Amino acid sequence: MTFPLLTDQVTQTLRAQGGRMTAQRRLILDVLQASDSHPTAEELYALARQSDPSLNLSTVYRTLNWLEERGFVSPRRFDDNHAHKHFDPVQPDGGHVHHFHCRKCDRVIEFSAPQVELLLEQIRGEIARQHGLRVDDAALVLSGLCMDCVAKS
Amino acid sequence: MTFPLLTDQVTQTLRAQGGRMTAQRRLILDVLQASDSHPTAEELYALARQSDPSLNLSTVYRTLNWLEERGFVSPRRFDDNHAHKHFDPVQPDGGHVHHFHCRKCDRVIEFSAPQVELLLEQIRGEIARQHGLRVDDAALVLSGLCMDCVAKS
DNA sequence: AACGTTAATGCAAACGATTTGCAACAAGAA
DNA sequence: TTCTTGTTGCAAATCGTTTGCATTAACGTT
Repeated sequence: MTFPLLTDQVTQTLRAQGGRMTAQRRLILDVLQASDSHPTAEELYALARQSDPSLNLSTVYRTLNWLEERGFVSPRRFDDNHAHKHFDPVQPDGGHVHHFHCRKCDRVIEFSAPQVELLLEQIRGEIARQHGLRVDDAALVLSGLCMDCVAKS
Repeated sequence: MTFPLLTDQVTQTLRAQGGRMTAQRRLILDVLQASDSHPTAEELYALARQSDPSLNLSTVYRTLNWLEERGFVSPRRFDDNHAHKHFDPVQPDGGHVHHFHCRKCDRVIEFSAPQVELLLEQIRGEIARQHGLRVDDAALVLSGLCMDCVAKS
């Protein structure tokens, strides 16, 4: 399966900057869009390898970095074991997923909060004006004790 | 200089759990409280070493982990080079510092937003009720392009 | 104030995610 | 098809953080 939209956008940007669309990049983009929830580089690598076993992990990293620099994916750092970086293709509709991290057992729980979106709209403009910068993504990370660890304490 | 408040709280918790208050922990706590903005483990280590050159880096890590598990410090992950973990002593007044991360040059800009505090109050309760967990800290991370990178693009 | 238990430290080695140098390869313009 | 040069694969290097272990020292007990 191919996802023309993002791939086309990326190809366009690539061309505009003298870059090249390769089979590897196309594959990584496809896998990224097919996966439903913020995979890590290793996870993408494993998935992509099913289609192209010769793909190399460093290519995945390089591609993700390139995409991140251009705002095509947004990285999320959870504090799960060894703090891998997770990647989401950026949603055109601007929906965000937020997280709760248990400081005791490192469990990560996702949640969405419509109110957050509203607030982000407000803040985005204000911060942008104040510092003259451009905000295109936001992530809220809560931390504390998860239900199990609350029970144990 | 010594900061009795946090140190006393920690000592108390320590005792309650069969732990021991050591010179190293006292030193790390002091340095942590003296530093104004979310130092990394390495930074704390460098500062603390001025008072006790025999202090070991792994002791700093172990102490910070201990403090984090008990909610005495809150960690923040910026996406600066190699994603060090930064630590803040937890504010009793619950004030939070938030961050903007430039996806291009990795610069980190701090900001505070009173509206965020309000929102957090709302969300905290809701999330806590929904998932039966306890939220005691929150961090908002925005990302996009900083003023310089906006200018260059 | 000395004693004993065991938590905490220092040290060095291990870990694991991510990055990088470099030679071989291939995308796409000419 | 050729040529240029951006990209890949490979392997080694980085670097923040963790861990095993022998030694040290905190602090409740004697």
